Parts: sequence; C-alpha cells; structure tokens
Amino acid sequence: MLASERTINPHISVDCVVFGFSTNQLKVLLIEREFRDESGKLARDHKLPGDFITINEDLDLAASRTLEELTGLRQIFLKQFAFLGEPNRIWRTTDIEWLNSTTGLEIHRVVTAAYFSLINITESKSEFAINNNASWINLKEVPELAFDHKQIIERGLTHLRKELRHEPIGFELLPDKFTIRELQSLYEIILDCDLDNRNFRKKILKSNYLIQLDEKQIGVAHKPAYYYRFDKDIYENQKKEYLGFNF
Amino acid sequence: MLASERTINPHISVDCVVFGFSTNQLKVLLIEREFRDESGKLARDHKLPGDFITINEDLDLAASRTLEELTGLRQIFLKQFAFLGEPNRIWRTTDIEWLNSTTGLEIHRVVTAAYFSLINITESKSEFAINNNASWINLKEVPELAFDHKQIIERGLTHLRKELRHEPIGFELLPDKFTIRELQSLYEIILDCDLDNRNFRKKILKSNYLIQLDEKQIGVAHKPAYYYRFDKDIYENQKKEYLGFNF
DNA sequence: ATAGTTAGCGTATTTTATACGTTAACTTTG
DNA sequence: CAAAGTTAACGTATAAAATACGCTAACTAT
Repeated sequence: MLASERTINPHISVDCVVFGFSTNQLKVLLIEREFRDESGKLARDHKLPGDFITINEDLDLAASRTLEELTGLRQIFLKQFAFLGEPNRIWRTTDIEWLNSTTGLEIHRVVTAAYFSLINITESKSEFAINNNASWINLKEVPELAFDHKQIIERGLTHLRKELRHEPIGFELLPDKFTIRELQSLYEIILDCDLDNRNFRKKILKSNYLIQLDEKQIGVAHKPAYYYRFDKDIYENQKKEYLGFNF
Repeated sequence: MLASERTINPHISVDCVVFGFSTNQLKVLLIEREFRDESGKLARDHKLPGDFITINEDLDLAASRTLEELTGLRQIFLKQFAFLGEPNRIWRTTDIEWLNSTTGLEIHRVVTAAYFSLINITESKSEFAINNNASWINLKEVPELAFDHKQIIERGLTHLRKELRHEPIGFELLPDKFTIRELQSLYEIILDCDLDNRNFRKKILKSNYLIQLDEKQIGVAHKPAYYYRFDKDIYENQKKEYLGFNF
C-alpha cells in the first residue's frame, strides 16, 4: 500500500538514514527514484527511504513502516536524530512536481523527522531481494540526491560518530560474531582515523559486555583471532548503574 | 498579532522550555492560560510558551517569534532539542477544545518541536513587564500543566544537564560578571549534586575562557571573591581546534 | 626454512580526576 | 576590638585513565 492510497498528512514526513558496513566500507541505503527532469524527460536518481506520515500515525512507527515497505527490512533499531523544518528545504521544482504527482496532492512545505539506523548488511542480504529499488551506496560515493537528502545523510553521519563514542552501537553493524580487529576497523572507518590496536583492545575489553567465544579464525595468513560476541544484557545492566556524573 | 489572525499550519507547533536562575533556584518560564474545564467553567492553569507555526515559517524563527510575543524576550539563545509526534500526545478534551476555540480551526493532531533556552532572570526582568501572563516557576514546584508540557520540561531538563557537561552553557544563566562560587552553585543546582569547590575551580579555570576581572565582591562576610566574565570568542576558537576525538 | 602478517599481552609515561590540607580576607558577635 | 565564622584561593598527594610503544605467538605464502 502506497502512501497515496491512504489518508496522508502532507505536512510531515520521515526519512531514514540507514548505515551498513561490508567489505570495509561504510554504506548508506538509498532508493532509486524515477522523476521528470526540467525538460520533462524521465530520469533516475536516488533518495533516502522515507514517506509522508498518515493522519494518525506515530512518527517512530511511520519510520519503521516506511523502511519495511521500501526495503523489506523489519524490526530494525531506528532512532530519531533530527527534525528539519526550513520552509525552503524542498526547493527544486522537479522535486515538488514529483511529490505532487506521487501523492496526487499539492504539496507546499514538508517538515521531516530524520531517523538513523544501523544494520549488518551480510545478515539481512536475503531479505533485500524483496525490493530491488533499494541499494547500498558507499558513503564516499554518494551522488547528488533528491531533496535535501545529502545534507540529511551528512547530519546522520555526525550523529553516528557522536553515538559511537558514547554507546556501543558498532555491534549493530557487525555479524553476531566478530574479531576485535573487525570492530576496530569499523571504528576507524566511521571515525575516519587510525587507532592503536593494543590500546583499542584494552579499552574495548575493559567494558565487560564483549564475550570471547571458543572459536578462532581459520585460514588467515597470520595468528588467528578469537571471535567475540556482544552481550546486550550485560551492557543494559551496567548502563543502569552508571548515572553519568563526570563532575 | 495572534496565530489565529494569520494563516497558521495547524499540524505543527513549537514549544519553548525557558530556564532561568535566581535566588539559587532553577526556574522555568510558564504562561498562564484561561480555559473551560470539563463542566464548562472558566479555569486557569499554565502552559509553555508555544504556538502553531505559520504556513511558510521556519521552525527556529517560529520559536523565537513565539517567545517574543508571549514574554517580550528577544534575541535569546534557543535550541531545538526534541520533536514530539505521538498521535495522542494531546489527549485531554479540554485541551483539544481550547485549541479549537483559540484557533477557530478543528485541530486533530499536533506535532511539536521543543526548544530549550537559558536566560538570566535579573538582567531581563524589566522586559517582562510587557506581558504579565508569563511567570517564573521553581522547577521543583511545577504544577500539572496543559497538554504534555510537563513531560516536555522533564526532557528539557535532561537535555540541559547533558549540555552542561559538554558545553559551557551555564554562563547564559548568570549575569555578565559572576564569581566562581556562583557558577559552582549553578552547576550544583542543575545537576542536583554537591561539588568540591577546590576541584571545581581547578577544572573550570583550566578552560581559559573565564577571565578574571579586577573587581571583587564587597560587603560579604568572608574573603571577597573576584568576579569573572565568560569570553565567548576564546571559547569558540578553541572549540574549532578541538575536533573531539577521544579514541 | 624464512619472511610477512596480525593477535594478544605487557610496561612505562603522561594526563586527568579525586580527596583533602591550609592560609587569606572579609563580617558579625559579644 | 578580639574571637568566631565564613568562603576564597592556592597547594599537594594519590588514584585512575589515556597514550605510546615493545615484544612474542601463531598462522600462511613463497
């Protein structure tokens, strides 16, 4: 069911910045869109997964619904990180016409809630077959996008970096079992810097929510590393105890 | 000019949580409202300064306009900190009727952008004469409020505490010149804890944006303290240099 | 067998946080 | 007017956290 077939609220939308990680690259999930360019010709570009909310829909639910409709992804961690309300954030006439033609309404101005999300690409690969308009694009190779979606991605990345420093969200992007080195690479790529492997190990293992498994890497041309898993319960518990006073 | 006399956007509003500080108490700015209770009788309660946005209005500008209209306060630091979109966040029939009667429209559901702000009460006292429906209420004595405004204040306070730990926003609540002890008291009241005066002094003076003035306290029954001022330029400069990597 | 690679442990040094001692400079009180 | 009470402002000693870097272990590729 498309938004245009429901009673939509044409003033408010949600947009999801979904980050993924594979082959040592940070990626973002984009939807291919068909639109008419200035000369009226059919053209294609990309946009974030997003939609108008419906009349009585909760924003968070609208975000997860949208993501599921456009990509088949369900029950994914989604967090609102920004709210964009400049009157002219949609300025291209081609974008306005696209909105009008897809909704059948005359759209004046849209305020949008931006959500960000992290998923492990390899694990959810299969589900993606559901809709092949969605694709993973390397963050460094994101082209010009519809609307102000490129800026939204930029803000989402800033948010991701901030969160990564305070909460152990990196695990969301990795498979269930991973090596410390893989986790470090993830940090290095997201934060765009080099980390000392010995200090990283010390720091990350001090927080005791990383559980070493009995399993080691096999077939690697160096000392094989142990796999670890993330224990969410341990994390949630010690989060409760810590009330966060630095003074 | 009231919102009802303009072309308003009845789906989106702004609400301002304005914190103030005086006589060693953290206060919040509230507007007195007249409404009809369940039995139709006129009653009074309080709400946050807030309003619907108009059709082509920027959210940030709507927030500062609202604050000015309701309190006379101008050019105040305002920052969006949350966006509330639950479909049932306005659930009391008295609130819905109040919205309908003040706007002359039939309001279904309102999504609101919450802003927070800090002001020094003593300095802006005079301007408040402009509108006497606005008053400062001690944060610990906030009564039941209209809509979900009590929850919004709660979230604003959480935000204030978080910000206070990372940015020197405390100065916004103090007069231009202040003693270290006054600043410490402010921290203690906002964070609701005791701080060691010697360590607080060390920590806060290490960041070099506090400038000691030649002036001392007079008439106090103890060793008079030097006054300090906050140098915003120094702060902004060293903020630029620091890119915030903890890893 | 040797070279190349990353894993995983350790140590030494610097920086930052915490706890608390002490004198200085004012007013109030008796 | 001396003594008591108060907070300012500086200092020191200790503990904890961050950083830099050395080294051996365990694997593959040549």
